Amino acid sequence: MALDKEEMSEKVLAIAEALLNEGGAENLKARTIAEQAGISVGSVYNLFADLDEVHRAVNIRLLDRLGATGLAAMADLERQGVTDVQHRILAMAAAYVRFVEAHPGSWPAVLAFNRRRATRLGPDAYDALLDALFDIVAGVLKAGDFGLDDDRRALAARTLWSSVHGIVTSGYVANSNSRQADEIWHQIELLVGVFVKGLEHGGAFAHAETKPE
Amino acid sequence: MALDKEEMSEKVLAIAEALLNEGGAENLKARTIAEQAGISVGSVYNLFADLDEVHRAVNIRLLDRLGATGLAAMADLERQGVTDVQHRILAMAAAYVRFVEAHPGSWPAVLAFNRRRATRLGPDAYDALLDALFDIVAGVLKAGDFGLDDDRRALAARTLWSSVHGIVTSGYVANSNSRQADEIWHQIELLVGVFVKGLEHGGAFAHAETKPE
DNA sequence: GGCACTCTATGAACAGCGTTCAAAATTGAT
DNA sequence: ATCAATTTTGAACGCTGTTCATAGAGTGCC
Repeated sequence: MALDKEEMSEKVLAIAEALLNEGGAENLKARTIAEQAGISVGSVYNLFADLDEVHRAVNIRLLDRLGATGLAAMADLERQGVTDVQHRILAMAAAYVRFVEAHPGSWPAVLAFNRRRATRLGPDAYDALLDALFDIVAGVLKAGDFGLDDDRRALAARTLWSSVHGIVTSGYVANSNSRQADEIWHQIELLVGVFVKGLEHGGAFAHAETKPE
Repeated sequence: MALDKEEMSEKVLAIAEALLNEGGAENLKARTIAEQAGISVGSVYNLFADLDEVHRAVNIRLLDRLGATGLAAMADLERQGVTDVQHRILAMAAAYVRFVEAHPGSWPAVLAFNRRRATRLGPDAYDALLDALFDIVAGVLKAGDFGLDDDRRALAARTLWSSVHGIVTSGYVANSNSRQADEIWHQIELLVGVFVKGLEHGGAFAHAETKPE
């Protein structure tokens, strides 16, 4: 009876996600998980090698869900017959913002963990999920007629997505809480606006001769 | 004799910065600091309330230096008579990239710490330093003739800087180490290119009717 | 049932962490 | 030299992640 090994792992991950969301990475404690799951500390280590693996598993679930909501948002627009690139990119960004807002504690934890991870290990499942996000954006850019080859369009997609990401994460560090959401959205509107306008006018090919050192 | 209270604080901060740079936030340990500074654990807590305050002080020093190097880079271009906006923004971004590369361990720590901090406290010295960085960018944008009012120009500066920041931090999470630097710089060139082109063509005022729910 | 064997669950124990604070050492004034 | 004030000290506390000998639960076989 009781729970399967897989089921218990799911339960642990659900608890872990809740803990992360409430208090960030420093709130993810082996003893708390064990207590809430009704098992012993040792059993947690039977299911996962260490807490990092738990954290990692939670993050992958989050990234997976983010990708799914992004795809769903794009599918919605498709169904409505919306083809305008700017409109679709803004919708994509909105999905991202909503997702981050819905995970106030665990999203920062994803980023911090991701940074630690990347400096130690090579590419893995993480990067695959991030690439999936890039691909969605690249797909949207393909619809716009910017005269970009595949490489350049992929670069533009990564650039755009990284920029949105930067705005969102920087925004959550900014001053007041009430004005945060507005500020973030204004920045995103501005970014997407100039980005699309810039691409339309060939800004993607305008090189300066400046190089980093 | 020996060291002044202030001098010892400086020494502790120098040690702390080195520790952070070597192993990130998790490498900042009271006992290690004490040992390397030739004092006892308790004395560290005599100089600083806790390790968070040490970390915070290190971060403020870093942000301060970053602002200084940014200003220096701008002054250099001024002396050379360079007024081209795109050129100057790229130089600013290059200064940022170099700075991050020079602080591989402590810069991520700045970001993670900053995020934790913002969710707990209100604005403080941190934000003042970040605003100083925004102001530099805003100053550069003022030189370009984009027909922006002060508010809109400030928004554009924050947007641009957050975007660069996002590219840099996302870039350091990406795949291979050798291609990282190139990828980051390509993204920055693309971003700045379309940004300037977009501003020139009034992209900053192009609104879509999409709003985040 | 009885037995042997495998696998899982357990939680006390260990090493390390940030932090505290009574006691010792140092300093400074008289 | 004496005493008060200040600073330094490091053992001790409570917490952490993690381990591993031990106890227990399941399974197949006779």
